[in-house]
Amino acid sequence: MSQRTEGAARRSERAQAQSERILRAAQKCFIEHGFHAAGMALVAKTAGMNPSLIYRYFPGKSAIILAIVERQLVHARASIRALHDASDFKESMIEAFCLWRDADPDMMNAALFLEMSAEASRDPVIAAGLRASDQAIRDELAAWLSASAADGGKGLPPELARIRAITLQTFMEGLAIRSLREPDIPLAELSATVTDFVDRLFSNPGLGSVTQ
Amino acid sequence: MSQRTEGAARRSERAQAQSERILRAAQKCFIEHGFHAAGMALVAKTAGMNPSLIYRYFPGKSAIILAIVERQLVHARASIRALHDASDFKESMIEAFCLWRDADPDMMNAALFLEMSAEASRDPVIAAGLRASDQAIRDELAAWLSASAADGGKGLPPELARIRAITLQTFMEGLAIRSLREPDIPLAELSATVTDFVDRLFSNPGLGSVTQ
Amino acid sequence: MSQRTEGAARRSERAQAQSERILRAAQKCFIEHGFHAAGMALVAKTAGMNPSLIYRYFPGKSAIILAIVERQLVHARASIRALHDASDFKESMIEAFCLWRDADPDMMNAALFLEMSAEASRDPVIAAGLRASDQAIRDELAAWLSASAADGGKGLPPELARIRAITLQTFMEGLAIRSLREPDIPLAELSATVTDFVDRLFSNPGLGSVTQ
Amino acid sequence: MSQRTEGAARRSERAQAQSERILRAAQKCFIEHGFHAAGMALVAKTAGMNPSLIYRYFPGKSAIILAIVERQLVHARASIRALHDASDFKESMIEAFCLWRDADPDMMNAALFLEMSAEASRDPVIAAGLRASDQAIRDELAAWLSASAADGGKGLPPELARIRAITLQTFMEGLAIRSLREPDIPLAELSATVTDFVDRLFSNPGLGSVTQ
DNA sequence: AATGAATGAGGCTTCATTCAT
DNA sequence: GATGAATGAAGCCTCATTCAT
Repeated sequence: MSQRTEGAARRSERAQAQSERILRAAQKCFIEHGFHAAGMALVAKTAGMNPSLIYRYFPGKSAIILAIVERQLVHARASIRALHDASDFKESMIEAFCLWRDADPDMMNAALFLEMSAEASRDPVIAAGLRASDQAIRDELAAWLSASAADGGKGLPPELARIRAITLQTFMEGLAIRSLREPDIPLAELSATVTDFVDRLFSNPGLGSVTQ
Repeated sequence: MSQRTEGAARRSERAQAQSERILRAAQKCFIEHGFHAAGMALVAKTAGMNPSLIYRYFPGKSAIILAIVERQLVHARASIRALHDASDFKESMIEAFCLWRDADPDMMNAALFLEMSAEASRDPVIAAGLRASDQAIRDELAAWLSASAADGGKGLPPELARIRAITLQTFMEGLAIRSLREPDIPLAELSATVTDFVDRLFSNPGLGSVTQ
Repeated sequence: MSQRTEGAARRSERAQAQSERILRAAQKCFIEHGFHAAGMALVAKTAGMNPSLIYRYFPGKSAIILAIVERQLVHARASIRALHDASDFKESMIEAFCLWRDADPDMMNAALFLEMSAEASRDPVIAAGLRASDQAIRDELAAWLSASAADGGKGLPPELARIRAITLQTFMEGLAIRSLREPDIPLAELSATVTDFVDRLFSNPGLGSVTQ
Repeated sequence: MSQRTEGAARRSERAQAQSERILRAAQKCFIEHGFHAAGMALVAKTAGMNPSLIYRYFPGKSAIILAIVERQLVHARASIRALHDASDFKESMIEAFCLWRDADPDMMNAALFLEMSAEASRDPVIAAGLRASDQAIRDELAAWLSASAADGGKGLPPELARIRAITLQTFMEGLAIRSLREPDIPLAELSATVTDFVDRLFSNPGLGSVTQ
């Protein structure tokens, strides 16, 4: 590796580290104040750097918003994957709610998720990103649902699998809203709800009972 | 009616008409740009009036936001009521989705709904309003689910009714998000999803075990 | 008196009453908030009338300020006259301080007095008014000081009387400032100060001791 | 001095210079228009800078007003100190009057002094500042008056010294008002007044009885 | 790479005033 | 004589961004 290349690499490393610092700070601020109410000055202070410096790594605020959105999509996908990798499906969904609620400022976050979704109706770039991500998630979910039980799937016929994937997605997104509007709902009640929902969705009437 | 009284009545009429004009304009702007990104100047221009005039009818921007939020809550309640007044439950839910999506700028609106929900995690006044409304909706829903079939209800035992009310609420809110992130989803697919979901939720098998 | 004239007279009466109402309200507001910080709306509300109505009686805010200034000048002259009509000169001066301080919203008022004086350095109309009033006061004061004791005066030679009039005026105006900056000064201390001041000013060294 | 330190020092210098520029401009504007009538835009233009820039150096308008007030208090204290450091007391008081009148836009200013005093009856922060400053001035004055003649003092007994300090303060403040209301008073007349006043105040006859 | 200084557009709101009735 | 509606200018202040170093 030539010195020059090495230098470039090192610079690139640093650049990425800085970008990360900025994004983490931005995410925290956006969660706490919303995209528009959080100012660049606050983001910079949260990241422990000078506002001007941010412009070395991002062309502007909306670029940061976009990056945050993409980050969230990655998290979302990971969270879905965790869902069907889990041994206990129901518990895993309840955990998902807790994840929504407890706002690890570096993970998926419900407030951010909602604001992103609302923004999709205004910014076509964001809309496209979300749509793509949603499709990917749904495909993954459907694949899992239609896979044979031997492969860790639920053995649903493909068409139904697709439908159920939508149902699952919709319900989980609904949980995001619940986590914001009712942050102090008793976990027992929520747990009962999820259990009932999953039971009904994957039980007897012929189509393969999958509970547990 | 004395002249004075008539005058007062007319004044009141006008005041209410103006307030309405402002709220409609504000709602439009908030849908298109979000609570914080929409400025008072834009709202005024949309309402076709001078910005200062708005302050004769509202003490400030946040009062307008609050009024819009409350309006939405009223619509939400109405929409739920329509749900269980309908002869066909499934179709009614699909219509609800269309309502979410088609954004009559004077009715319930998905983007607004999401932004409200996100804002609840920051503004305690809004949070309280949403919580109260949600509780009312849920009670109404549960009452309906636990009413006897003769009374147009679903005859569920009260505990289960409550759980299912949460499920329904969550799912419908999830539909709001779907309507924003996938506004062009084929209606057939959505229809199949809702049908499946409702069938599963309200089919015979022992009424479903409320585990845990 | 013809009907017409009588009507005019009655109208004029009413007009004057309204003007008075406005001026009293304005004075109260100006004392509490200052000339510029008190708005026409507040004045109107204080007067119990509609803001627009004020413009029937005054061409604008500055006209009201001017009227208030003139009112104050009348009060000032009255207050000075009270000074040398009083049997006990010292006590009368102490009372003057209390008058400054206790802000009868319809009499002379220290805050107003200062604001007027400051305004004189900006508005030539006000400046002229104040100067004229000050001259009149001083002439009156000097006349009293140079009048023979038989006439209730102090019997000072005219030149000295003029000088002493300035001194008195200056000292009393100083009291206005003290009353604002030290509203809770012990009355005993103030009393001692005034007594000493008057004693020194009108005592032995030949020029006619006048104390008490 | 390291580069960093040097940088910091230079920055600090600049910051202070800018603050000074703002304060000088603000003082000029406040003198010319009053605290409330002078807008930030005018201050900025007078200082030759962008209005927003002011907020890098002051958190808001009232902070500037406060800074100006404190500045004036410092000047006031200096002016009093000059009074009793002077060899000729009377002349020094006359000079003080000229100082009041001639409005060096960077020194003590009568209009500002009055407006400050009036504002004290409304803003408790300003009130506290003025009271503290007045007390300090009075203590200093009293100390001087009660010091022995050998120490350059007037040798008054402490109690009387305190009373006379109030008298002097009051009279000098009265001069401030005179300087505004009668800026073109003949200096001879004023000089005679001050001379007479001082002579009377500090002439022999038994030191004056402190009645009551 | 990083900083503090600077800017101009725009944020929300209040003002004194005029208009129509 | 009196009112509520309406207006445009101006109020203070914050924002995202760029500049010079």
